Amino acid sequence: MSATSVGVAVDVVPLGLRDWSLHAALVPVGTTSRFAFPGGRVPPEESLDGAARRWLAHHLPRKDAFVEQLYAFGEPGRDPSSRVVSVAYLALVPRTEDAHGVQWFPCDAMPPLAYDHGAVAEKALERLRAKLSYTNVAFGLLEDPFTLADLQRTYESILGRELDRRNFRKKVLGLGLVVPIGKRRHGPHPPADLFRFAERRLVAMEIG
Amino acid sequence: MSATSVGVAVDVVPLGLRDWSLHAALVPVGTTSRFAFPGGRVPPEESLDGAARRWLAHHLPRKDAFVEQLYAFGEPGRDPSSRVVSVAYLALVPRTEDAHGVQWFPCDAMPPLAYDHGAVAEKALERLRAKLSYTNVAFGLLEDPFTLADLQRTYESILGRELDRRNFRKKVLGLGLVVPIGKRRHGPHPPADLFRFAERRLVAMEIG
DNA sequence: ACAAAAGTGTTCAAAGTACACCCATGA
DNA sequence: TCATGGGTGTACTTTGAACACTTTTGT
Repeated sequence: MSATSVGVAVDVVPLGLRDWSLHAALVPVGTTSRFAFPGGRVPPEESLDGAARRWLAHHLPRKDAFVEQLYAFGEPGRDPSSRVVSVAYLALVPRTEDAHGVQWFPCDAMPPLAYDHGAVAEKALERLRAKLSYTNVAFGLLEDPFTLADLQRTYESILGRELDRRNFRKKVLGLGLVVPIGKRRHGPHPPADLFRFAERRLVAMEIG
Repeated sequence: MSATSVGVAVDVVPLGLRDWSLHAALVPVGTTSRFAFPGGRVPPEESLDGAARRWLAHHLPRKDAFVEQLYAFGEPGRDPSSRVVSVAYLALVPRTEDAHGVQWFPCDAMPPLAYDHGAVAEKALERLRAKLSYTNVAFGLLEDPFTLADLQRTYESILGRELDRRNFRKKVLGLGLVVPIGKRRHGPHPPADLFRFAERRLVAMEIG
């Protein structure tokens, strides 16, 4: 990149649940002990969304991830020859599975991050928390089928507060966020009704 | 720009009220009869926000505009040598005043737009409508002091529906969105209390 | 039998919505 | 005096929040 131009990159923040705690996928940066989100330059023939999906797929080969643009970052650095604007993306992956050297870290205990990826992570969490409250975006974190307790734990974990079980059930059923599949899960004690999301596309709905 | 790189630009969508109807500022594009939002390349030494404010100030020299990043646009064009990613910004200007060749058009009757500025305009309106409902962002559209009728007309115009005068008053006073300045405006008939915004920085608050 | 989790309704408080009258002013 | 628009309060409805017991199952 010459000193008179600005490059474009994408960075993807892959988030997922592990043991009902939100984790982020990171890759080690060079020889340092720092980590960064997957991403890289956008070639001229590729769309931003395409580049984000490509980088996500490279590290976490899932076809069904929810991907959404977050924000364009990139203050001018000290060295003008390396000026890059990075378009950050949020990606939700239903199960936290590894591939190609990514490591999952709890979002409340992330390792030192390279570049401005601290701010990127902030933005991603903020966006996820907000969307959880007024959309059905939780479908990106949970595979069908699931119990209402699973869904509630998902919400509680990300919102950081406990929810009333009965009010939660009334809310998500009343809104039509989830629908019963007519089966039950048998586990350690009493069987629980199984559900799936009514829609697996982003839909706005006022949830608590 | 060479065929192997992607350039970065900003585009600013300046919105303001004229006769209680939302208008957008546009500049003519070259020799065509199309219009575009103000904007241009981002030099390596300038931040995105800085470039957005610079372009805004160039056309509409206000110091107090509300400016916020919207979205990064830029599908690969037909010609790879001209690939540019444009970071769009929303700008709110309290009074729709002209400068340097911009023209104001009603948002519901815009002229043909160049590039992907139709999508950019969509995004800006969507964002403004959303923020109007859960922040005090209206301060960007209205100068102090104003009457509650002024504020209500602002909301009604942008949300596209009528609001009840008494409920509106209860809401905005109860939330502390505005505070009375203790003066009244004398006009065609009975005098109206004047108000100012309690805060002129973005604050979240659940408004209807 | 007991521990652990799932299912289920009601009550109360708060917020939102609908609605009508009087008054001050300028013409 | 009249037309216009601004100011004010109440009743009703809807929504949200709090809360306890019974049932099922595996150990």
